Amino acid sequence: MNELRTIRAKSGTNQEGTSAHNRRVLIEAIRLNGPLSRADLARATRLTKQTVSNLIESLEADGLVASEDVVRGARGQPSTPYRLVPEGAFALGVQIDRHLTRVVAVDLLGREVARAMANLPPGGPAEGSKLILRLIETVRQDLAGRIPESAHRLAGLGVAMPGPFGLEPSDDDTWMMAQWQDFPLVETLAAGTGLATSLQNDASACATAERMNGSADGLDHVVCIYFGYGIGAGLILGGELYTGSNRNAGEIGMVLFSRGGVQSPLEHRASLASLFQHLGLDSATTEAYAEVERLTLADDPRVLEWLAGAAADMRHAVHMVETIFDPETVILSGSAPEPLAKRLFAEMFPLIPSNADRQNRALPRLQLGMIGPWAVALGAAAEPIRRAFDPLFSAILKEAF
Amino acid sequence: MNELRTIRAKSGTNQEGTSAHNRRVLIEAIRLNGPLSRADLARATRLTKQTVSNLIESLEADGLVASEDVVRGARGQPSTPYRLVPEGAFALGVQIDRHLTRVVAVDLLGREVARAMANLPPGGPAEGSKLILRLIETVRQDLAGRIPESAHRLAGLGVAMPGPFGLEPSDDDTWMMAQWQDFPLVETLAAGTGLATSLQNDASACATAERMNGSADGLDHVVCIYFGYGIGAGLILGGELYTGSNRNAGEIGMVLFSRGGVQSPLEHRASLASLFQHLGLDSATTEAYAEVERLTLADDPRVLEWLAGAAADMRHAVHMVETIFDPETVILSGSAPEPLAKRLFAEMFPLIPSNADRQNRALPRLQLGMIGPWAVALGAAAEPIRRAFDPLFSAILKEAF
DNA sequence: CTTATTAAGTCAAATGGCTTGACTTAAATG
DNA sequence: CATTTAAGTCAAGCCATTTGACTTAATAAG
Repeated sequence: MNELRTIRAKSGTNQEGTSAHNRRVLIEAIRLNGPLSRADLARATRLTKQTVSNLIESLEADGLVASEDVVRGARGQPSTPYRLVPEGAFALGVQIDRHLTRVVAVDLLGREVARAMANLPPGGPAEGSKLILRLIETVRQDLAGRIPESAHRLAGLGVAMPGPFGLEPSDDDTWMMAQWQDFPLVETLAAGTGLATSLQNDASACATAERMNGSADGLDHVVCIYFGYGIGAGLILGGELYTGSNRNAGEIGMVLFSRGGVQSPLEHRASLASLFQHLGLDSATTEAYAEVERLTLADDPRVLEWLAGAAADMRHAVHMVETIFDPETVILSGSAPEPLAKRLFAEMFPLIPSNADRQNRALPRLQLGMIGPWAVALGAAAEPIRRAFDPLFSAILKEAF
Repeated sequence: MNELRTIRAKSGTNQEGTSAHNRRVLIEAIRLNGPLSRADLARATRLTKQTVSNLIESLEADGLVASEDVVRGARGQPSTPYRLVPEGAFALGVQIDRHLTRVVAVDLLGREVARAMANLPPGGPAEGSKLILRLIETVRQDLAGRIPESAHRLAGLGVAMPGPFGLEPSDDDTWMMAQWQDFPLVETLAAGTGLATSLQNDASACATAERMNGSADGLDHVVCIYFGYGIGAGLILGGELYTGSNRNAGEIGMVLFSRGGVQSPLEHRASLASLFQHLGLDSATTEAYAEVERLTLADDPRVLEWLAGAAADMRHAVHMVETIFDPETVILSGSAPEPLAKRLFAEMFPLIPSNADRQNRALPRLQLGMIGPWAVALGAAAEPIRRAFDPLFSAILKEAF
């Protein structure tokens, strides 16, 4: 029956799914807690000692974990802690920004192992993707030169670029990114590298970076506000990155805010782009970036003026995401010059009272995250690692055909 | 080692988890698609025919599914479709509102089987919870009278009330709900009924109802705007209800909106409470509710005035949640008088252009959902069903001690 | 110094849910 | 009436986890 009708259903699972999940749970537990013995792991995951032993043995054979020195000092047989082996897996990440691109390689711990960067050439994505493929090759060879076995351990390629995705270009798009939206980027890079390739927006990548190595380590409910050329939010909800039905979740830059009776998207008032415009700088050249840093450190009055306004809007943005997401904490991160980011962060206090004001908070309402130009590329690279080694619902399911 | 240190880790799983997941996947597939044969189920879930046969056999033995008439008409052996048995499971739901409480029993399909309602007595939650327990008993006996075996098939008790939860009461709280917040409601009702009891806010319950029997059937990314005495949003993200780190996610009523240079929470301008105030009605009595319905049908100018303003704010709210969540659709639901809700819905068009404007949309950007006074209670009752029978990540994990 | 206690980790058999491939059943097609 | 197609069963096998007894090795107690 129903030969042509598509039946909506989730996928089932089997013992492979069980085992895959348990392996991921062990890896995540070690990542979050540091070296753990098999007995520790068994208690923490509610698996039996024997199961943990079996899994650790296979993880060790795969080069993902290694034993450390035996720990004595308590009653009973001394325990053997296991740690993650950073060289157990690698992944590549690409950030595509308005005028430049960055490529990094990271290890299993999400730490940078190699990097490359270049300005995007004229000629749009057709030319740009060729350059990116060359950069990827450079990074790959750099990586292989230092760690020969890494070639067999590449988990994939993560790509991050500004969103939103899949929309008709608006006249508002001053960034010349529209042409990249139509280009079959994932397919081109996957074909050119032979790696499993995924795409996300820069704010999501930033959140992934924060979760891997930053302020969101081990947290399950985090909003990471990405402050860069534009502004967006990376969402970690229920322990997983949330990207919405079309990868456009978290685009808070396009939410309409009011200030002084004027309504406009947040991005027009709180973003590097808005600051460049306020200062009359040519947008998003590396010189403009350096100039902003200089002016900030010099307490330039135009910067201060902008800061006061942007901080006011950012306070509202924090209030909004706290109210809507009820996160454990909000992180201000991004790729702004660090002095500017710190200044903006400081100006945002006191925060607007919100639902997040509760006694017994474990974490501050707002924290400063990894700020710096490489945050997005690092997050992009961390994505394949996360997808391959974090416990995810999708990971237990049987694969699509 | 680490005797006292708590180790953060997710729980592992085993074959029981596998089986539990697969059973849930089958149940959900039949709920979403209608009766399906074993062969259909095997294809849709990627399980083997044999596994599906085994699971269907056990589901049939548990009284959750039943075979229908054999279907002929195609080549090959005729297939035997299986449907859900509504009497396979029941659950109870309680809505606690400002001045009244509703209790319903629903079946496996989330359909109402019994109901009761009463005004909350003076004396706060101590007295109120006694009344609620009596109402629950009434509904339970009503249910047992009609379907004797239902007593053994109660999946649990879901409770819904206005949020936010766990905050210090503000002077803004005109609803006398604060005392309910401090009261150990879940514990009291669980002890009084012997049922597994859970608590959520009314907007979440409304979203659950929409997913079970309304406009969100089978969708994985939905924002359900609950318009009632207050206003909130129920969030279905990635196929699961999202409630945040403290069950306060989706409280869009507390987001600050600007209109005419004045900034105030959305709830103060778009909610039944705001309309009652605008009309000078005593808040939230049943008479006020009927009066609003009458005035709406009479095109009372004060109602029209309120509608114009509320619709403007609601348009912004829709724009905001679309931008932030990137849902498949937004649903306007709630417990307002139906004529008012329909009027408000109509006034919200045209919507503000947003990221959600894309060609090839499968669904409208905004839909009207189940509107009516029983929506929240039905959603509250559907929650235990959902938790027991929907495929959830948490369902595969080993239980906590 | 000896024994008791505690705890980590292994061994080997058992359990149980899914898989496999051959088989049966039963209808439509030509 | 033989062929084709498809649903569904049967029985053996696979494999990850479980179980309980056992080994190892440390500290604590007397």
